[in-house]
Amino acid sequence: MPELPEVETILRGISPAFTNQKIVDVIIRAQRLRWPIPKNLKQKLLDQVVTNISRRGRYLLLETRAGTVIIHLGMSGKLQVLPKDHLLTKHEHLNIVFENSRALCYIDPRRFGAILWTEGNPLQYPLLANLGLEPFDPNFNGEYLLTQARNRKICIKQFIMNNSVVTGVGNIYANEALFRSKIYPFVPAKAISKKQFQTLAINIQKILKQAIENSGTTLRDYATSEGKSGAFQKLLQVYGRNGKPCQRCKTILQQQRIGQRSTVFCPRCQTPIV
DNA sequence: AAAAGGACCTGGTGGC
DNA sequence: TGCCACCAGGTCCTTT
Repeated sequence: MPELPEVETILRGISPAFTNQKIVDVIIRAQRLRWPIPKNLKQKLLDQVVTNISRRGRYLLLETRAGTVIIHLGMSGKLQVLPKDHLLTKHEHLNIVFENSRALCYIDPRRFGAILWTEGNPLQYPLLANLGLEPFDPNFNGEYLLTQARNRKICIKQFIMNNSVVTGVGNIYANEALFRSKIYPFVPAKAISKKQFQTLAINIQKILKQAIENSGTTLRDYATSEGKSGAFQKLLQVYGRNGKPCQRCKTILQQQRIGQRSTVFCPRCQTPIV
């Protein structure tokens, strides 16, 4: 479900609703997620004030004086801001209820997401410690990608989807960024030129920025914290457009699988010749 | 160290 | 209508 723009949109929705608010209840509905929700989460969070909410890669971090709640939305996870007495929806696994009578509600049908707790530096938590650069980090550029790609024979699409290289680029935006950069998705990362990497880095930033401005891409599950759809699906140029004409050259777009993920590209614009 | 593939889940869709 | 195969915004873990 959520790539960086979707998580960022959710962050911008929940941050004003809950920052500096005190937690008055925590309801765990005994669902196993990717890992179990810590049983003592309520005990840890009760009466704590959320001092800051931030994002690292696709993880959201709710900080308190006692520790930090780490949230990942997996493929189908949603976070909604709802009145504390809202009607319970299916697959609602966790509610964090605040003094302002609103609740942060975690809903996740597939349960690939995670709710974790750490009392140390969350950025050093094992799942976060090895993340690569944020795409909007000033050091994220063509040169960085070129260095990272040295001797890597993995194809370029999987390379930019690797969170230890750059965080937050998932299947949709990888497809889109490669199309806009005119790069054939199957090229080995080490075969990409410096100039191509510079173009790619810029396009990754552009597309993520544009997607954030449009509140993300809604295909199925994804909704903002207010329950609204994103709008970026209207601006997708290749993802979900297999068999349709390329918007640049009218050639029919093709779909193949790379690492079990659908990959759509224009066989004419995205030439295999490097 | 890097790459490939399976595993974790539910729900929607399209074919027969 | 029912059953089945396959697909979906992710990523960890095991094996090669």
